[in-house]
Amino acid sequence: MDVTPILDGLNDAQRQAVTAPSEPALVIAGAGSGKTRVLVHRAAWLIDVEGVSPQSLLAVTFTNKAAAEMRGRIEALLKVPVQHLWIGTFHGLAHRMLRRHWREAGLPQNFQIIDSDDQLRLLKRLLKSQQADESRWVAKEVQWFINGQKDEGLRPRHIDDDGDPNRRQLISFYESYEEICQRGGLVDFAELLLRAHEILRDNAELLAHYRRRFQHLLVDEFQDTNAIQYAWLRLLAGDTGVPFVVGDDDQSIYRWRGARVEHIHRFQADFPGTRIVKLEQNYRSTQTILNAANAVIENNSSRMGKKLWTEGSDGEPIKVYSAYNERDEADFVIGRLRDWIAQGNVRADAAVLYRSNAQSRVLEEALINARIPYRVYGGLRFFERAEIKDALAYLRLTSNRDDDSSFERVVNKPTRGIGARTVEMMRAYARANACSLWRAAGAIASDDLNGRAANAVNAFVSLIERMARETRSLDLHDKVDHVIHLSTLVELFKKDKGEKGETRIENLAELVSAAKGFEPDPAQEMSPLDEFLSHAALEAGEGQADAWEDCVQLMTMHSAKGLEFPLVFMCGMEDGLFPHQRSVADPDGLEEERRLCYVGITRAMQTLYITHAEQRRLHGMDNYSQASRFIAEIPSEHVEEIRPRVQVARPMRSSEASRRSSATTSAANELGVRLGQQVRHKKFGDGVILNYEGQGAHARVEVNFETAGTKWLVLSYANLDLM
DNA sequence: TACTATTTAATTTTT
DNA sequence: TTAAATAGTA
Repeated sequence: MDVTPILDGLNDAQRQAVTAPSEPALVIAGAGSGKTRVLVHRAAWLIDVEGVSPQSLLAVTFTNKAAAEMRGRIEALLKVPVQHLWIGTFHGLAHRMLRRHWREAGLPQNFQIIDSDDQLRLLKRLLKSQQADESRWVAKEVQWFINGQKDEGLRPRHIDDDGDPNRRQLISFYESYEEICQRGGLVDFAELLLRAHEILRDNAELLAHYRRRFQHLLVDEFQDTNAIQYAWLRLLAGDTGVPFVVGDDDQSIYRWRGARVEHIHRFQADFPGTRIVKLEQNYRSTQTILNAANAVIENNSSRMGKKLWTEGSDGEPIKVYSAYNERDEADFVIGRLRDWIAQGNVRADAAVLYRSNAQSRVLEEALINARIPYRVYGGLRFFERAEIKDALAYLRLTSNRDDDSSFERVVNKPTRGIGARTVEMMRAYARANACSLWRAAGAIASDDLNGRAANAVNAFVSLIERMARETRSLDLHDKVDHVIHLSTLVELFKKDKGEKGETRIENLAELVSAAKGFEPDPAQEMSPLDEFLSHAALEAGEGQADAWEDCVQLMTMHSAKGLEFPLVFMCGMEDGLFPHQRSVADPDGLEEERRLCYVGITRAMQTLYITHAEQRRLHGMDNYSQASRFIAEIPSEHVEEIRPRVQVARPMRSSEASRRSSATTSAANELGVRLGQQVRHKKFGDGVILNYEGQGAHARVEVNFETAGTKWLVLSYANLDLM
C-alpha cells in the first residue's frame, strides 16, 4: 500500500497523530497547526491503510460548516463516496439516532425540533399560564436554567433543590416545560443530545450495536464538549471504541454555553494509556504574532502547555494604536484599510474583530462613509426569519397537529378573529385535559365558544386540514408553495409598508426554492417534509447572503474562531470591554477572556493591529478606560506603538507595575495632564479632559464639564485643579 | 387590534 | 444610545 498521498506534506507531529496505533489519542492542536488536516488524514489512514471500514467510523464536529468541510476533504482524499458516513455535528448525529430509534426514545415518529427562539416563546407562554410573577421569573433565565441542566445531563428528578424555594420553582418550570414538549412531540437542541445519550444508556442492545459498529470516534474541537456530549462519547466508546480527539485547551471560549475544558484532562483519566500528541508548528502567522499569543496565554494557569512556532519569518511588529475615542479608533482602522486596498490587496483578507456586537456600529458608519464594502458576520439567519418561521409553523402543523409551539405562532396570523381571549380558553382547556391546543381547539369550538369565535376556530382547523389534505401527494417544494399560498401570509405581508414586506415575500419565495433544492436522504426514516423541517432547525443557514462581493469582514472574536486573515484589527481593547466587565471579577472568567484574546491574536497571518480608545460611548454614557491588560501581556519588543502623540500609559505587566505603581496612575505628559483626567475649574466646575494640543504656554486642553459642556481652555490661564 | 409612548436593560452563540 | 418589550390609547 502506498501511503505517500496520506502522509505527504505532514510534519512529524502530524504524522505521529495520523499514524497512531488504534488506541485512545488526544491531539492538542494549536491555532493554525493543521488540526482539520490531521483529522481528515487520520480518517484516510484508518480506511486506506488500517483497512477500517468507513462504516465503523464516527466523526463529530460542532458546526455544520466544520462537518461539511470534513466530509468534503475526506471525500477528496479518499475518492470514495462519503454520503452515508456518520460525519456530522453532535446535534446532527444525535438527531439521526433519535429518528432511527424514535420508539426507544419515547418520541412520536414525526417529532419536531425547536430552536432557541421557539423554546423561549414556549417558556414565556408557560410562565404566563402559571401566572408566575413576571418580575421574579424571566423567561430567558428559566431557559438558561433548563438548558444548563440539560447540558449537564440532568432531568428534573436528578436535581436537588437544596431547600431553596427559588430553585424548586425553576425545577418545577423545567418539569412543566418537559411535559409540554413531550405532548407536542417537540425536541429542543439540548434534548437531542440528552435523549441520544439516554437511549444508549438504557438499551443494552442498542448500545452494543453501536459500540460494535463504531470502532473509531473522531472528535473535533474537543475542548468545546459539554458534559452530555462527553458522556455520549464515552458511552459509545465503551472499552473497545477508539476515541481520537483533537482540540486546543487554549481556545476554549464557550464555557458559558456548557463547554468544559476539563474534559481534556478527564479524557486521560477515563481512557488510560492515552497517547498525547501536541501540534505546535503553526502554518498561519508570523513568529512575532505567535510570540505575542504565546506570551498572553502563558498568564493562564492549568493549561496543557504548548508553544506555537513557525518556520516562517518574524514579520512585522504588532501595531498598537491608542485612539482618543471610538470614532478616532474607527477612523484609524479605515485609514489602514485604505492603505491595504490601495496596495492592491483583497478587502476580504482584512478582518475587524471586536468583543461585543454593539461595537460594530461605529465601525460600520465609518466604513459606509469611506465607501468600503464590508460584511458583518452573525445576525439573523435565513431559517430564523419571522416570515420563514411562520411558514414553517404551518408546515409543521400539517405534519404534527399537536405542535403547540407552531399552533400558537400562526393560530391568528394573519388575524382571523381568534383573539387573546379565545386562545386563553384553549390553553386552559389544554392544561386541564393535558392535551394539545389542537385538540382543545376542536373541543372548545363545539362546546364553549360563541358562534363567532367558534366559526373562527373552525376555520383555522379546517384550513390546516385542508393544507394537509391538498398537499398530501405533492412534492416537497409544491407542498411548501401550496401551504404558503393557503396561509395567505403573502397577502398579510403585502400590507406592510416599505421594503420590509417585499423582502418578506421574497424570502417566502426563497423558501420554496430552498425546498426545491433540498435533497432528502431516502435512508432516513422520515418524510421529506419532516426532514426538511429538521434541516431548517438544525442548519439555520447563512447569516448574510451577499457573501460574494469582496468585503472587509466584521465579526466578534468568538465568531472569528477557526478563521484566518492576512490583516486583522482587534478593536476596543480596553479593560472593562475586553476583558469584559462581567468576567474580570471571576478568575475563570478572566482566563476565558484571555483565551478569547489568544484566539483573536492567532487569527492574524501577517499584520495585526490592536486598538483601544481612551473614551468610549457605551449605553449613551461616556466612559474612560485603560488599555486592556492583555496588551500589556504582549512583550514590548513585538509591539510598535502608533502615533504616541498622546500619553496613554500602556498598562504594565504586574512586575513592572509594582515597581512603578505611582507612575501607572498618573502617566502624565509634560503638561501634567492626561486624557480622561478629572479636573475642576473655578467657574465651570468638575470636568474631564478629552483632548489637548500644543506645547508650553500655548498648550490647550479640551474639557468636558459636567454642567457647562465641552470647552477648549488655554492651560496656562485656566487654573485647573487636577483631581 | 394597531399604533404610540414609556420603560428597561444592555457579552460572547451554535445547534 | 437604542432596541425591544410592555403599557396605554385611539
